Amino acid sequence: MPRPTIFDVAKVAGVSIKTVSRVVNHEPNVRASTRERVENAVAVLKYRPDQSARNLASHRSHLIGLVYDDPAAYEMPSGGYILDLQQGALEACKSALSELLIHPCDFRKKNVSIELKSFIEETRLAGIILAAPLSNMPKIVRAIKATGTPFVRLSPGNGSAEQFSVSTNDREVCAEMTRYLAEMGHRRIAFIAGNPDHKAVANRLLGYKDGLQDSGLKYSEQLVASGDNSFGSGFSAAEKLLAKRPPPTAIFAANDDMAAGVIRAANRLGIDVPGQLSVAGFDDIALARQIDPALTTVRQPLVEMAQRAAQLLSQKNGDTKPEVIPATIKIRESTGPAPE
Amino acid sequence: MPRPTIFDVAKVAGVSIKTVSRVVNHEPNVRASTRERVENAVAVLKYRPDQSARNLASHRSHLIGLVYDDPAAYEMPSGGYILDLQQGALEACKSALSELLIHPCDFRKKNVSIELKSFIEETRLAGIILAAPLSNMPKIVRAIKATGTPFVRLSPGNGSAEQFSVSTNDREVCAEMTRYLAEMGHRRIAFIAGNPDHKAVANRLLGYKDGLQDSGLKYSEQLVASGDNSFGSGFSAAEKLLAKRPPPTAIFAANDDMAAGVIRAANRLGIDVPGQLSVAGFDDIALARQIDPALTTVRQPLVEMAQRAAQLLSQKNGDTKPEVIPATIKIRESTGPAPE
DNA sequence: GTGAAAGCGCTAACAC
DNA sequence: GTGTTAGCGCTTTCAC
Repeated sequence: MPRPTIFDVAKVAGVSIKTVSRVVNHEPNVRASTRERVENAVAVLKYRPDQSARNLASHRSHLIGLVYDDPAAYEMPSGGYILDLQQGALEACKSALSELLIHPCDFRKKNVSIELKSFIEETRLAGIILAAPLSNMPKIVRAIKATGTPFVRLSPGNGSAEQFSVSTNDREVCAEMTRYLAEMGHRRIAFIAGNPDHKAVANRLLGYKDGLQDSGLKYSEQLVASGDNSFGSGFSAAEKLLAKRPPPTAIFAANDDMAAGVIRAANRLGIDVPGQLSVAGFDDIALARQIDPALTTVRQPLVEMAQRAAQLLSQKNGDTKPEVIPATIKIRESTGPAPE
Repeated sequence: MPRPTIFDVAKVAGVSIKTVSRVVNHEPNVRASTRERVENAVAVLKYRPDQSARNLASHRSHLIGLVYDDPAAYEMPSGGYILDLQQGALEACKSALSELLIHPCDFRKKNVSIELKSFIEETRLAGIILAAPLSNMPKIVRAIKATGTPFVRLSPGNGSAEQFSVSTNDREVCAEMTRYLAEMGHRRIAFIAGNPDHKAVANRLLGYKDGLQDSGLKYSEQLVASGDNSFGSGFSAAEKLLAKRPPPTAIFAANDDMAAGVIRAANRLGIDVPGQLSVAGFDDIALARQIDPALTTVRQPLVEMAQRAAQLLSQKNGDTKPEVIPATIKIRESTGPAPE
């Protein structure tokens, strides 16, 4: 037997299909008793509206798109980040009875904007969650805006009131981590900056500088190296930093992958962590607890951020005030008092 | 201006909408010159068929569902596995002009089957890629089969000719790794078995036994511990194994997460890897190269497997012979000659 | 509050 | 090879 349609429900409930439609879509102007009759019929027939028909008639789908920088474009992608985003988005989608379409895309390609536009239009996406660093790229944001599809930017670097955004307090929490390191007696605290395309990550460098200042420490370019968020780049940056004389006694990396690279480099050089060198990261991905010593890091609330983003998408009211979900510091084994 | 429809293209090309439909869907029976005219019109108008209309008329979507065990149900999920699956599936989807819907689900929940069924029917999935261990669970497989939607099982443990499946040679490659360890002089080679719900992972234990036999080594239950595929379980299993007298000189874990746990445990006990203990894993996720020492492991071709699965879905002919994509051994730093 | 009718933009079945 | 016609199962518009 084929799946029941709205006509079957209407017949069983003794109403018109329009009334069924109203009930199913939670529209007003239906008498309570009528609503109940329809709901009964729906339950009896196990009716579930056909999404395709719905989409076609209403010119929109119940599909949410999660658009992010393609990890396959990198050598050793740290999956945790994306998995957390997916988890958060999925949780919110479940409540909203919508489904999640994932769409990694490589912003280095020339025709990303066109490709993105046709993806959005063909699938008639109901909304888009745009992850960093794509969320801070004007070209990408413009392309999405042009489609007229509602979207939320994740960690856009600088929140604008023009559209929805959800971020964490990158700068403030990095200042806090830096102060923590300073309080442990460290005076030569180095920083490994991340991917320059990624504005929110750039804010972490600013936070490091703030923390230095708060602690009465002088900022020195000598103590800042740059990476691209990858494990390998963290390793190389650490090698450079640790070759300085005197070397830093603490290294704060702008993400966990790079921090893991630092720990690897220290191991290679026979430098004890945290005895001779403290290492801190950012993100709190699974890796942070799987390396040895376990990483002191900033727990970024990615799941909550993505979940909130998906919720904003279904909100009809247009209060686009940027939202911030604070990160917290997780002290583990890779940091300790500065050596004598 | 609204998006062009099939009628607009037909008008510009001077043909009927049916012909446009034929060209767009790569159907036969269109004269080359006609096809070209239509293709031109499509290009000029930037026409892209509306998926919802297509889905409604054809009773199927161009959506592929990737269904896998929900990592959020675990403490420290190793994301790499799922990300690789997604990458492979996405690559194949791109060529097939379809989109990927991700659907993690927790098989421990009572109503998974019902939930899965309505997901499939509501979205009118064109096909499903079912990852392990869900792919070896009769309840789940039955529920999907009941919907009549084409599906491919990934690593079902034992391929059946009844439906498509793509696997790797878990057993054979594990025998190979075991022989490699034996060739390095190891005589007490321990094994950490994985999640018992996961049949393909169980095959790895069989391979270990094969390898032992091939090398003239006796199998002993004393040298087998069991874990649940997680880092923590690998750590505990290693503690138990290393407390034996005499302890094993090599530990082969059924996946990388557990192998990472072994390395952590060895570090804690002051046991040098690979000097005193060789450690091998399975999967070759990013973590394998980020821990110290870098892990000798089996590279499972997850991307290729998922890609192939997605391809099989669009194949109309019904040759459901189980396919196997072989895994390979990656020697890194965590294994070496047995100590004297 | 409720219903009738007219599409949404395609594909399917069959005619030519 | 190509076109005609009739839906697919809903939402929308507007009448009552």
